[in-house]
Amino acid sequence: MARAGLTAERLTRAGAELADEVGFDKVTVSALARRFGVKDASLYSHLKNSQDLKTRIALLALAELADRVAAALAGRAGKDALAAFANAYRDYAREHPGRYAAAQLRLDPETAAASAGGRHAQMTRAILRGYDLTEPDQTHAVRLLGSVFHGYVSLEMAGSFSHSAPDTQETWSRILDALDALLRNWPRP
Amino acid sequence: MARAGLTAERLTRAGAELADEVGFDKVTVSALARRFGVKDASLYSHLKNSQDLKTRIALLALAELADRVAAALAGRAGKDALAAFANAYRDYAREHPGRYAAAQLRLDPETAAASAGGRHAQMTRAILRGYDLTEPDQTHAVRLLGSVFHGYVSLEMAGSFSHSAPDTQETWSRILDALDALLRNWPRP
DNA sequence: GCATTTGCCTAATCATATTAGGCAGCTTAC
DNA sequence: GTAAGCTGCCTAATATGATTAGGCAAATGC
Repeated sequence: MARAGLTAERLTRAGAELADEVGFDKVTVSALARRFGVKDASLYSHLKNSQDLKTRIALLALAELADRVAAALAGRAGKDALAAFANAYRDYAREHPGRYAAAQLRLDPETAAASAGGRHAQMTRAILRGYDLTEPDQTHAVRLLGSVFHGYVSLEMAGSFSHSAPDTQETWSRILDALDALLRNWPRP
Repeated sequence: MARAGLTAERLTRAGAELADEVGFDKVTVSALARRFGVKDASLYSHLKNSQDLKTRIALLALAELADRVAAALAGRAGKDALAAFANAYRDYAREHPGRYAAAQLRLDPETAAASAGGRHAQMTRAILRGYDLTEPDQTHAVRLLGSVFHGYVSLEMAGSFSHSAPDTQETWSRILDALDALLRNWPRP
């Protein structure tokens, strides 16, 4: 029989595509094997198990997202950088809902440490360079930004905003305005 | 054989407890049947299927959470109300991680309409009565608050904040301060 | 060209989800 | 108080997915 040429890389990429098509929770070893025209058992030469597959997809998504954000951020500062970061984040989630869901997968500490998670934190901190914040306020602000972006995108994807006016694009712009104003005028205790 | 006295209600409650103990994603028809000492098939007299069970747990969680928030909000206004709402939300998630995860389940539109989701939106809006916001800014602010609370709680539960100082309680307080300041000074376009 | 490695297969086991049909226990009517 | 019937849980069966052990053929190294 001709070999299918499976590798962990190809399986991970195909898994990511599958996730975007049918949802991350429906990414299964069987479905992936089907997509490659091989038997389920064949994947176990390349993947430890189902969890391993999901973790790899999550790491792929985190890295892709970090790359996008880095590109969007290049050469920008202040509110420009804030908007670029936020839009890169939101656009990725809309274009790749399955990967975005994968990126939320809870990773064990060692895996998380080796992931692109740290880059995300660094880049968020970079945005704040355009504002006048020192520690520990900077960390509080990093966490706030992370919460808003993640929370907004999650809720928007879940349809929580879809059945009421005004439209979400308008809200998104106004939230960015509000965050910019808040960062320029961060309350001291 | 003695009957186990299954009902959809009891199964839902037990499913919610199971979710808090082992995680919402591990709530399974089999596990629930095991807990009641009955065969898997027996549950299908009370539940349509596995998805139905999950939906019922989600609706239970949404209703419980709305009740808690309503109780916390009673008699408060302004920043007091903001903090009460936020803390009720966060505390529920910490005490009932499985239920909180269930509450994020994507519901189909009819189910969502019949859920306590509307109460959550109403209560968020009620907080804003203590601030001077008119439409459409009020809606933008409702969405911002929802995003921050949901995003923060999700990230905190996922451990995203756990490996860095300062501690999350401090950040949480400062975020509430920041939101209060922002709502009192909401930027007009 | 042969030996070895390696990739995908067959076969088996186990867990979960789900449906169909059966029998016992509870309820109700007399 | 007992027969009729409904209901609730059971047995049995099927399907899908995860996973492991062991085999054969294809690519690779010499």
